[in-house]
Amino acid sequence: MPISRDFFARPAAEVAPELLGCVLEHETVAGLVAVELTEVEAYAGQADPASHAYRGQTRRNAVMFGPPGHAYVYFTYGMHFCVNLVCQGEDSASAVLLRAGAVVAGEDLARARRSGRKPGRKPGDAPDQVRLASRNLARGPARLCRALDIDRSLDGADVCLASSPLRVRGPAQGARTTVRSEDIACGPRVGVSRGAEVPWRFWFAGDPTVSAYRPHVPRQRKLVTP
DNA sequence: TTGCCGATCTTCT
DNA sequence: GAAGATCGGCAAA
Repeated sequence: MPISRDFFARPAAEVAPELLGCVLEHETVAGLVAVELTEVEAYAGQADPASHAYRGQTRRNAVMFGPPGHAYVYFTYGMHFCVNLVCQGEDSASAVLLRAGAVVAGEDLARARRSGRKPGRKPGDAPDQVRLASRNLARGPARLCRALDIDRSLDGADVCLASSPLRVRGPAQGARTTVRSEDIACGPRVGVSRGAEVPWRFWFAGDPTVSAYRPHVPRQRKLVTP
């Protein structure tokens, strides 16, 4: 059974730490891949300068302004997808970004997706020789989406329905029978330039699948020499 | 192991 | 026109 919608109908900063240990599943014709969430970040909608919803509703972020328990999938840096779960009530536009997880089902399929043709790689280039370590399969928000084959077609998907291809279940049986608060660490969010002071990134302390923290660094423009 | 760099496109100024 | 909730490859240390 997926998590109830009431679970998500709360402030994102409250939902986020409780999502750790929950399992995100995506079922496709190729099979099922599931990850146990190990790292998340909360975004407080229009009140949060780091949120995509800060400047109001656009076509891209429209799902954030809808009911809780739905997936907000966005495309960024010209090649990556990231997935959020909408929280609180309608129009609050708050959400939790899923940053990393440990693959608990469909590892072979996840590895095949992650080892496939990469962005920027030309057809005909040599295929990957290295076998990805299990802990790296969903280590990072864009990698998590690639391992689960999540793209904009899943934008708005209801993760509270058992019949949905994308859904969230409670903590995995046996994996972490109890999630203890002392296992959860928090700190500033990754890669945000504004709103970096609030400790709304949550992760399992010491977990190898957690992505490395990187402070925001503005990109340098390419110099064009005449 | 760390750090730079390019890829590539949507959104906002 | 510029920046961005990123990643993987490669060079240097």
